[in-house]
Amino acid sequence: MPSPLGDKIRALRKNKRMSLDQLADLTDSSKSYIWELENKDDPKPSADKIGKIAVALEVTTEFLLTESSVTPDEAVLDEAFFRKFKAMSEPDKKKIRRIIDAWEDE
Amino acid sequence: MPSPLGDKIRALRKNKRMSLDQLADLTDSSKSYIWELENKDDPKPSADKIGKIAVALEVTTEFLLTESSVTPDEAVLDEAFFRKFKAMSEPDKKKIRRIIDAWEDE
DNA sequence: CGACATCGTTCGGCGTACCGAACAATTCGG
DNA sequence: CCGAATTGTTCGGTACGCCGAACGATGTCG
Repeated sequence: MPSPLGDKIRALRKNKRMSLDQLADLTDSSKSYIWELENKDDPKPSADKIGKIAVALEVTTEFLLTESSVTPDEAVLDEAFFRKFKAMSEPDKKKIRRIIDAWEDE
Repeated sequence: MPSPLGDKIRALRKNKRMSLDQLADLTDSSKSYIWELENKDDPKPSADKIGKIAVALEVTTEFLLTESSVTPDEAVLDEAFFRKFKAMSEPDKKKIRRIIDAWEDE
């Protein structure tokens, strides 16, 4: 019944040995709501709350929200690719972006 | 009366020559709601909506929520591109990597 | 064991995020 | 210029994010 988001919040919170109350205080929330985020079926918090929770738990909002279903090996390759890409000139990057966009119409 | 978030969404949307309807479709929203985000006083969208809007407009959620300029800088575009790349299938990624590698022998 | 503190859980209700459908404005081919 | 798309705006209603306060569990110290 809990969601991936809920699992991450609970894991990070317990890892920091925080109570629901403490995390609630840090995030301008109620502890009942933090509990809901951790245990309810498919929580859809506001961007505002997620931002504050990410700060309190010292992670990025991306990490909290994305499924992270990529295998580690693949993630390493992705990072390597990203480094190369960032090193390119802006006009070249623009061309690459166009290629990727065209890709999506199989 | 509009908010910084609203200004960014409108600027990015028009830059891509999208209508409210088109952006709404891409983000599982209604056009009336997109209009509210762009024009209302202090919109507080869900993390879900902001995430989808960021993908559709090819920027990061960080940029939408925190940054002050309405035009994303190169780093933001890079991150958005990287997110798209990561979502692709591994065979497709392999092809893209080849393209990038070939690029480097000007 | 009992009393007190601290943590987690439940629940009723208020406010608002978000919607659909109708209306107003703008664009554009004939 | 006229209609018909296409875009943007307004508005009433509904679902649910988020809350406070009460309740149950668990632990700790005498």
